[in-house]
Amino acid sequence: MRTQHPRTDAGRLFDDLVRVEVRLYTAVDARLREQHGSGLGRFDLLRVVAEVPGCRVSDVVRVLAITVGAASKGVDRQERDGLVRRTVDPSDRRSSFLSLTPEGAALLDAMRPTYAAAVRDLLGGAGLPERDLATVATSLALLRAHLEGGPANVRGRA
Amino acid sequence: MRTQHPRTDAGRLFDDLVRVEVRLYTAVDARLREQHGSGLGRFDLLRVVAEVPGCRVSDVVRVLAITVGAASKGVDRQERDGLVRRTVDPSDRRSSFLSLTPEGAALLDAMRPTYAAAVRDLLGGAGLPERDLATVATSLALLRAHLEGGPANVRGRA
DNA sequence: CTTTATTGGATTCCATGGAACCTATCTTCC
DNA sequence: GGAAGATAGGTTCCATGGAATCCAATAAAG
Repeated sequence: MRTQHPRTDAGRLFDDLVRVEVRLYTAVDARLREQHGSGLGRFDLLRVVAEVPGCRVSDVVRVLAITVGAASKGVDRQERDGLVRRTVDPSDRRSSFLSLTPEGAALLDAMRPTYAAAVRDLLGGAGLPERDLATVATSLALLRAHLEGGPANVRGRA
Repeated sequence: MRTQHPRTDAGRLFDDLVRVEVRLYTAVDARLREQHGSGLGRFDLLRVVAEVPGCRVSDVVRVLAITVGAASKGVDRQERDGLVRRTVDPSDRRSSFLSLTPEGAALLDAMRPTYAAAVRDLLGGAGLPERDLATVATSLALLRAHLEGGPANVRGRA
C-alpha cells in the first residue's frame, strides 16, 4: 500500500523548488519593475481582480495563497494608488467587489507581455527538454489543485 | 533557432510554481513549528551552516538565494538564540566562520525527520506518478543550478 | 422574532527580507 | 609602499505578509 515513493528525495525536491521559485520570482519582479515601475506583487493582485468574476478579498486569498490580512492590505495599496476600486456587495455588506480602474487595467495589460517574456526567457535559458517542461507544468498544476483543496493550507510564509 | 517552446505556457507554469511553493512552504513550516517551536527559516539556515564547510554569510546568501543583509540578520537571530556561533576568519578579517552550537545541531537533527515526513506527506498526497515526480525533481535541480549560475539573480523577493 | 454562532475582512503588532548605505578589510595598481 | 578600487558583511529604513484581534454583518438555532 505504498503510495509514497522512496526513490525521489522529496526534501531535496522541495528545497530546489523553493530556491527556484525565489530566484525566478526575483528576476521576473525585477524585469517588471524596470519596465513598468511595478513588481510581481501588484501584477498578481491586478490579475486576480481582472480574472475572477465578482472578485472579493477572499478570492485574492484563495488564488494567491495569502492571508486575508495580507490580501486586504494589498488591495488597500492598489486602491490608494488608483488601480483598484472597492464597491460594496449589496447582497453581503461585509464585503466588497474589487474591480480595476482604467489605469489598473492599462497597467496590467502593459505588464502581461513583459511577464510572459521574462518567464519564458528564464525558463527557456535552462535548456530543459520540452517534454520535461510539459511534465513539470502538468505536475505543478495538479499539485496546486490538490493543495488548494486542502484544509489548512491557506496560511502564508512565516 | 527556436530554443523556446510555445507549447507549454511558461507564465502559467510559473504562477503554479509560486502558489505551490507558498502552500508547501506554509504547511511544512507549520508542521515544524508545531513539533519543534521553530520554522523553516531557521531550519534552512541551520542546515546551510551544518552542510557548507567553512560556512560564511556569503554561503548563506548563495545557497538560500537571499540578500546579504537578510543572511546577516538571520545569522544574528540564530546567534542570539544560541544556535549558531560566529568566529572570525583569520585569513580574512572581514568575515567569520559560522558554526552550529550543540543546541543548534541538536535542534537541526530533531527537525530533519519532521521536515522529510512533512514534505513527503504533502507531495505524496497529490498522487503524482513516481515517474513524473522524478522528472520534476531533476528539472528543478537543473533549473536551480542554471539560475544559481546567473548574473543578477541573487536578489530576494520584493 | 430573538439570541447565539459564524463569517468577511479591516486593523494592529510583529517578523523578516530587500535596497541603500556604511565601514573595515583586502586586493590591485603604479 | 601608498593610493585607489573592490569586497564582506553589518546597519538602517522600508515594504510586505502573518498572527491575533476586532467588529459589523450574516446565518443558524430555538
